[in-house]
Amino acid sequence: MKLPKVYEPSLYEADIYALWEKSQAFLPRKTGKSYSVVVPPPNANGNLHLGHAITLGLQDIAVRYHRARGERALLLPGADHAGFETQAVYENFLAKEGKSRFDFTREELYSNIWDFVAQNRDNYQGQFRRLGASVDWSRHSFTLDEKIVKRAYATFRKMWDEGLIYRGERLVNYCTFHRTGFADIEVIYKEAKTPLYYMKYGPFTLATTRPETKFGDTAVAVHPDDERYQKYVGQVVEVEGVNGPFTVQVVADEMVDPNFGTGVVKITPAHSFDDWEVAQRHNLPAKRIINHDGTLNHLTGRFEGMTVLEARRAVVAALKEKDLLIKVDENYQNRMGHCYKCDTIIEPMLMEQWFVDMQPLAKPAIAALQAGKIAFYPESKKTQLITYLKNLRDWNISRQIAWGIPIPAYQNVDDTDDWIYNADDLTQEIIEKDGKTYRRDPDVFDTWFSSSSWPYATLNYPDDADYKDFYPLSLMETGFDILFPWVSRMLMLGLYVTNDAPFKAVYLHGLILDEHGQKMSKSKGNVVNPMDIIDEYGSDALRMGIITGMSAGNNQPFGVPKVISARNFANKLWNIARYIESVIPRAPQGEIIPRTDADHWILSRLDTTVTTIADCLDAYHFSEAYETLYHFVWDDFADWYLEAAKAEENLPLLALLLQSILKIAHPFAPFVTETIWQTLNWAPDTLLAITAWPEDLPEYDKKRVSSFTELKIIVTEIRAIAKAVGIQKMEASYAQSPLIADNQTLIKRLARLGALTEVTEGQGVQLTQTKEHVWLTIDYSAARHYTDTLAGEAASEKAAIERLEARLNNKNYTEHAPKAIVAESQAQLQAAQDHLQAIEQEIARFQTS
RNA sequence: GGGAUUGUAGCUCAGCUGGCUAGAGCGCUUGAUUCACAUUCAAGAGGUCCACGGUUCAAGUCCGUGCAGUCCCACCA
Repeated sequence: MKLPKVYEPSLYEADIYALWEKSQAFLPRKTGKSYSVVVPPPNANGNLHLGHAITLGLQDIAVRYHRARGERALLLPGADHAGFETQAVYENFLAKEGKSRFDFTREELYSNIWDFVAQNRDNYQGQFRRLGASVDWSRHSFTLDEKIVKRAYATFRKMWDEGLIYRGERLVNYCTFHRTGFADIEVIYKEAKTPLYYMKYGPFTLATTRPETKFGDTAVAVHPDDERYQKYVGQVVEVEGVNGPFTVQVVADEMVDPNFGTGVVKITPAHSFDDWEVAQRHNLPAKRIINHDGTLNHLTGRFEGMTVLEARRAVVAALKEKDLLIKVDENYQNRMGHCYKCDTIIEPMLMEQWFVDMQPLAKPAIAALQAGKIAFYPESKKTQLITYLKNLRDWNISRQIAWGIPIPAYQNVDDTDDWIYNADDLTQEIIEKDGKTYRRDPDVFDTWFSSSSWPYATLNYPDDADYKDFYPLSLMETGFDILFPWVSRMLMLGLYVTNDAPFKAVYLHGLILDEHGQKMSKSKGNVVNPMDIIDEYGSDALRMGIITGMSAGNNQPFGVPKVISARNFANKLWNIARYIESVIPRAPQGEIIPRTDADHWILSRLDTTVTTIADCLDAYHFSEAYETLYHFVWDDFADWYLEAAKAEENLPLLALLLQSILKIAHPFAPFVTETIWQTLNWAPDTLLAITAWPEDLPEYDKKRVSSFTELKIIVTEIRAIAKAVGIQKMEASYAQSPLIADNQTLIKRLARLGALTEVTEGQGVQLTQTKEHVWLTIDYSAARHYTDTLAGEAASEKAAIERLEARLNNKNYTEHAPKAIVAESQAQLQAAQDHLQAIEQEIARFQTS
């Protein structure tokens, strides 16, 4: 036998993937309807986690299914340079060597990180393969590939020309550790207790959490309707400070909550988002007092050089000394922004950056969503996306890091307001144009700016055949956590650049939690590495285990028991093939026609299963599709059909059934099914991966399907009675039953009967679940347990009959409900009555004997 | 403050457009080792579908309210 007893995935998976690759199985067909998916690019420097496993798993199921349907299916792989993310990793690496990024020029740093990433590049590609992703490697893209960079520049240019890009001095979320600005969406807000200091401030007392910023104050604000302070509004007041007296203007602004603190707020426009807004409204100057490294500058006098926190302590001490500190509220809860990478408190910093005017981009996106142009799984995420887009503010796309795509803009050294677009030779730091000297913007794009064009940039927009063939994408599958940062931007830029929404459907999976529903994190030590799971249980088991009981948008705990169950299922497929191989050693021959009742029944079940799985996958109900497959293969085929077929074999049909099972199981368990296909080698030099979905299955006879259903009922009841009375190898008899007469061998085998004989009048216990006349030879004293069971069944049937009668006596029901439903109820009532009658007869027989 | 979402067996979850006598995996009980598989087979136990109200012939499924939880967004010093 070619197939060993237990399926050992690690012995086959690598070879099978290599075979697919060598055979170019994943190149799209030249013809057929297009089905295209682009993989959300993982960080080129990192390892894949379970989130990637689910994305690749779901996409691969969809793509393999559509490939089998004869479509021109493409799964395009790629990787992300992941600008700031990767640079942060590299900085940690440098720190271990006692170095910092500030020891290098931008060019050196870029080239070092390039090498650093290149070293790890095989990593994720190997992991794609281990996950069985049927990607077309010839179309692999990296976010720093020339075509992606050029696309980012072209988009920037278009926005520049159309006035959507502007350079502005604005408050920016700034991390003083990483020394770069962030988009709003990259900031993590956390609740924390921060002391609220009440201090004397000229004629006022005011409350602040940030006394150290008072050197940057240019005003003090009160609510316009606050009678306490009316007389000061519009005046300039003198304030005694720790560095001596200074003056500020008093302004009235709605922003102030008269009930908070003392109803007076000091205004520091350069270091607070609220204050900046106030300053804009009242035309107040902004005074920067914090350096990019997080220390205070020369405007703070003796506090210069201190970090913000050091300065806070020092200023508070100084205030105390000068008797300016009134009190401190230690219980104040405050929300503060943190760097999502290093947790440093985000410092609002006044900086010149490139911004994208978002509302002109958001509006078409909202319209497309509202018009229902994109299907969302789950649907509710669409509503959330619309809400997000409606409130979207301008996007800061400048990052002060080296690892990224340089912004193609140059500034006139003599006129800071004169910027020109130039993407021709960005290696030049200085260029001359029209007799003027320009210096390159040292910043790079936010990674999301370039990755937003991923769907069409990877397909070589605008002229390439790929773009024409595969855009828009059929499906975008990713985690719901990047709905806002990525999906929203792909949608907006896709519409802006190509005039077409970039995908037809968006499927969002939830977070993968640990077995106890806890978030996975390095600090908790509960992170599961998908590669470890593959090592232990196999790639197919990981894939099927992860989609078991999964639904779109909901978080899901990762459970090893589900993986084990899936591993067992893979083994089941293996052993089904092993058995069939033992009866069909070589390529099968002969006419495929159903002969037995079991043959007709299994063909009917296969027909339903193939259709159900297709419907589920068309609707992206992955979990339901898998469950349908699982129960068909295990319950129907292995437990019933194979056992029945042992009584009477139909080898050509058996072979067809195995082949059909391998085909429909392949998207869910690509490795084990292909391994079986190759090992059996019934169709030499073919790949299951590019073999067609089952079609044109043999016809079956519905009457004979019902016959087998009846046989199943009989067998099951005999087994149950045998169990209830604790007797094995019982003897049975039957009367006036062609069905049983024709299937004696089968029944004896499946019900494990010692004998089955035809009689005119039977003795012992009569079956109640079937209309066929069947008796089990048991003396009544041995069957006492069984009478209890019957009594219980009688009670539940009576209840069912009452319920059904009540329903059918209700005229509203019979008149309003669809006829088919009413007919069904009537049939159910009839069946219940028949069954009850049979049970009662049996009970009566026990009582009289 | 605004928005979304969850509450179904001991555990983790399915249940799409209302027809359910409510399912799965794991766990649990009982029995089976001869011929594909103990990563197995057979038979079972286990649920007022969070609560209350409404719509409907019919509600786990739709609507409202409440209770409990989760997430996202938002400028309170």
